[in-house]
Amino acid sequence: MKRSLEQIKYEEDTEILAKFAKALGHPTRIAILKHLENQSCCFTGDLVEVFPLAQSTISQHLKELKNAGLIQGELKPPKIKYCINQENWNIAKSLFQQFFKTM
Amino acid sequence: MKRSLEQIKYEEDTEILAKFAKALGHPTRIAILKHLENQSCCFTGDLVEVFPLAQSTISQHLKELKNAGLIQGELKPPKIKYCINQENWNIAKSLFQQFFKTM
DNA sequence: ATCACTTATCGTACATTTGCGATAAGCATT
DNA sequence: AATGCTTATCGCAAATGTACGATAAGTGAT
Repeated sequence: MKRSLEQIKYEEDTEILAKFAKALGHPTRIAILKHLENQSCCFTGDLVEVFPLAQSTISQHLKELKNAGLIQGELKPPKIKYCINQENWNIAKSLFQQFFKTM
Repeated sequence: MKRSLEQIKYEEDTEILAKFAKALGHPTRIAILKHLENQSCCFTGDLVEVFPLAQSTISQHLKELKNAGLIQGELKPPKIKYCINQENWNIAKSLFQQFFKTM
């Protein structure tokens, strides 16, 4: 990609909100989060059975959600239990609220 | 991209929410929307002066926001006035609210 | 140390996104 | 119909995203 030499620097909140939105920008990831909300937590394997996607694909989506901070994994050998990251979830929630309430 | 033969079909709300989120998934587009919120409306040219991006790039971001339904353009020759699409904005707002409130 | 189970990562292929400059398109006025 | 202004679209290049199968990595039990 041809880019401007200097990287655009937006306000902190703008960057963070965009990061969260980007993570939510795929239906599979929305569905995973909805599933996590219902079950409160679940294992990777559970998701692989719910969605018609390869295990590696699910794992990749989980990784992106984790990178965005929306979920977190807890070791429950031999499995990994994924849950919503409540702290960041609340941050995202309030950022979106703030963003939408102005209109 | 190697894809499953059959396209995954998610719930309507999931697809729509992901579409909105995807449109919001870039800091420039968040910034554009925030700007529109403040000014209530503005022209493409205004944005080109605000952001250090080429006119074609701005136009492309506006196109995506328009495709997602978040904004709409009104002809004010020789300019085009862009505003938030209030109807869809409210839909997006309630979808995000609904999505986040469950936790 | 090996095995069994689960999940992450690697390598690949193709699609999409992001950005630019250049050019086309749309509209009002002359 | 020609001009001037504004915005959209095209064509290109590079980066990123999405999906898969194959393989590695991690952990507890044998």
